[in-house]
Amino acid sequence: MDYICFMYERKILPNLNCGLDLIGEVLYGKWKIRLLWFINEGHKRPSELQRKIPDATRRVLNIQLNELEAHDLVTKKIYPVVPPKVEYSLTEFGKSLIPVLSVLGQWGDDNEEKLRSVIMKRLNAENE
Amino acid sequence: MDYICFMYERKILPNLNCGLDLIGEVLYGKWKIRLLWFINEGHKRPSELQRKIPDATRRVLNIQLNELEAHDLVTKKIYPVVPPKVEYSLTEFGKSLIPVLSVLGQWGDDNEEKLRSVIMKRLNAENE
DNA sequence: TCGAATAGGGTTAAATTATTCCCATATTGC
DNA sequence: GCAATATGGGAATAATTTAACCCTATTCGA
Repeated sequence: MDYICFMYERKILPNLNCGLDLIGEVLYGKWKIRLLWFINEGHKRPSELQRKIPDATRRVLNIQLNELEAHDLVTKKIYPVVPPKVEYSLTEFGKSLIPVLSVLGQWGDDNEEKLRSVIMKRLNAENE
Repeated sequence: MDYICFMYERKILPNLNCGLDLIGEVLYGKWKIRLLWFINEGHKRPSELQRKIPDATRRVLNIQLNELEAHDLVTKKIYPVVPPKVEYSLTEFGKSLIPVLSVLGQWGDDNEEKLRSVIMKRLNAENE
């Protein structure tokens, strides 16, 4: 049966030519890097993550957590208790990504002023 | 006058809380990392870049190059000749990003097999 | 004179991602 | 019994990003 269960079926396949494409594919997603970061910091439960990232809806966080899990960057442990308790952890694969994210974040921190400036300038230009 | 000239006016403002958000904002765009990479490698002219990235249309490349320029990561030099000649170069700011992209790409290369595997697995799951 | 090469913008359509709202479960405390 | 807690999925819609297609301009070479 070809019932897609409302999961989106991609029509354009991703490019996977080089390392940069590959890492882009698993990190592309508005909240993924933050999720990995906060999980690494020890905020493992969905409700905690939600509190750390209040701008995202619970729904998107779930979806992106599912993707991270499908890409084997995090594992999900469900405790059979009520009310339910769930904990995400980084896999070894996920952990190996943390130093990379550190480098990214460091460059962002080092250039914070400049970045804010150019981003705001462009935003204002867009909206006139 | 509030004529938007068909540039999209954002309704949801980006998050700019930390370094990771900031760098994400300037690198978010399907072809931007590749553009920076190839420009750094010396492929400066739009037609060269187009040949290096045949999957993107000329249009998107132009748009993303404009954004990179607006974010002061690249500069554009127009030679007053016919047929027109244009060259993009990294700014100092753009150059400072290259080591960061190297780290990303390196991780991607180091984990190529694994990444291909998890990405393909997920794609297949999506499309059933 | 026609076609290729070079560069780039306007407009619309499609694809993708994110938001919103609603529903369901089961226990604890009031 | 009812609200709160904790987790998560379905469906529809909004927002955003990319793709597709068309048009402009000039010069060189066949």
